[in-house]
Amino acid sequence: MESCRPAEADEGLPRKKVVTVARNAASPRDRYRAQVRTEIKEHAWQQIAGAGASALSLNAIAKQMGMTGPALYRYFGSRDELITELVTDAYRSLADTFRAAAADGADLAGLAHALRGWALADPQRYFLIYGTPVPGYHAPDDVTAIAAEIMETLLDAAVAVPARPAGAAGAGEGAEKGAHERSYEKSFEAHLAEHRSWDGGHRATPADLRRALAFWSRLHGVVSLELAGHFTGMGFDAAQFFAAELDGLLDR
Amino acid sequence: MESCRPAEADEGLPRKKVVTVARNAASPRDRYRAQVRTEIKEHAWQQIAGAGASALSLNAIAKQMGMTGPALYRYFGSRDELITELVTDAYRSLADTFRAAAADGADLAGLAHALRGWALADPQRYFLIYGTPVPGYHAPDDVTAIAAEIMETLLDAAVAVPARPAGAAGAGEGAEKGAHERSYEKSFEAHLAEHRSWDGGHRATPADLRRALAFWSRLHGVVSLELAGHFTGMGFDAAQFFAAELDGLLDR
DNA sequence: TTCTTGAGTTAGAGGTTCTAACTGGAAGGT
DNA sequence: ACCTTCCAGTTAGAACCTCTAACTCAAGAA
Repeated sequence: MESCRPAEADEGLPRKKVVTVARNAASPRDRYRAQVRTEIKEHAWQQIAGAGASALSLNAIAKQMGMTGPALYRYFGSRDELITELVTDAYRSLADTFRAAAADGADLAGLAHALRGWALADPQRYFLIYGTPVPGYHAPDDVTAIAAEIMETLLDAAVAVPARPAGAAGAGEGAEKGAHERSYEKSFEAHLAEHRSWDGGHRATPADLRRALAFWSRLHGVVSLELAGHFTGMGFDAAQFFAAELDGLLDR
Repeated sequence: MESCRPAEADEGLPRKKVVTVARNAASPRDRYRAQVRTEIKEHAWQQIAGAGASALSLNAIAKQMGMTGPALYRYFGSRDELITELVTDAYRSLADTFRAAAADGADLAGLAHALRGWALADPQRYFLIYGTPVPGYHAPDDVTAIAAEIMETLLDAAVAVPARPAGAAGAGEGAEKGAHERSYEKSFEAHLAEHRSWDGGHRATPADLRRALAFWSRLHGVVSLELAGHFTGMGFDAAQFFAAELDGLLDR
């Protein structure tokens, strides 16, 4: 992702022969081609998991696959294009796990654990999305669409849970009323109410929007610090910190 | 930071002649050497700010300074060693701004704004510390010491503020009492009480520790997402989101 | 069967980090 | 004042990298 061109993302060279026999989706060559492409990506993921995305080498991948470097340029126009596709796949994977969790009836807590599990399964894949950005790089519309899809699942889960879990943990006495007021929340919600063009006309209330954003950023805070190893020197269990932050998020 | 050796961090080659005239700290050569070193680092920061740390090129720096590539190896043993030193400087810079803010009487909110200001001033510097980690890399004792120093100022500010700001925002009715209970906080604080070997015997209570950690991770969540541009598509003001998260952090 | 397509090859340009050997001037010791 | 040692910066080159151009040659299509 060094040179940062838009990266087209429409796989290597072959282009002209789009229509030959019209139908017939899988010619043997196409199948071979698709298989090699996925094999390249598998090796790429393996390399990324081992040494990070910046250390990804097309030459090394080619060598592992028993061919020479330039051969890969039949399948990906450049190193950046390959990485861009891996980024898109990472987004797709996260969106799918979110969707699957939601389909299984997961609430916000369920999504949270799905997120952490997904992140821990392959830290470098998480950082491919949420790690250090390349200054000039602008993600293709492809990934912004998937990012919106992820946000949508999050918003769905946010509206599903009652704004305050009915009486809450403390229960009983006093309860409701202004219950702590929280004017700053109201303030930011008012701001959100005026700047919610991005939510695709979702039925979420401004309070839901705020909670979804808080959910996202707080969990990202815990998870990214954990994955980056910033807690390793300290003796506590990151999972318990995560659980505490999550509970704090749901308790309101 | 590709190859990930410990990186020694004791500048280039010259080593034997440590004691010549015993005193006399600044020989003209030493001063020249120090000046060139800082000049190299200045160009490095400039490059990092422009294209990220992964795009940092010793050759390019040398060319900018009017010399050939290998000359820089008189000053830094390797590209990794230079980057490691930049990372250390970044930590040092953050620790200093924190210390300065605290010396100016800044409370937790003050530290929060100091952090965000520092991050916005040079996003890539922030990511040099909190961005994508290199898998095999282990930070030298140097930076872990500075990280501990940062945590210490944070803990100082955490103990300075009363556990609950006296009556809180809502004020008056009901107030205190179990005030929402928050058993999950207690739970994690109990865990922290048993795993606080890392805090250097700080006088902070487990509740202070928990709040310092929450402060750190939540603000990192907001700031890193903002710096990485994950909010750009959405129309809201990141500063207001930051303020809301900060207020939520202080209101308890 | 012939023709065309394209996967993979080698050659090479230009980039990188980094090592080795050399040069020349400045600093230090006598 | 001379001599010696040190060292900043040089060139040469090895070993990597991405990526282009031209060429094979086998497999699929006609």
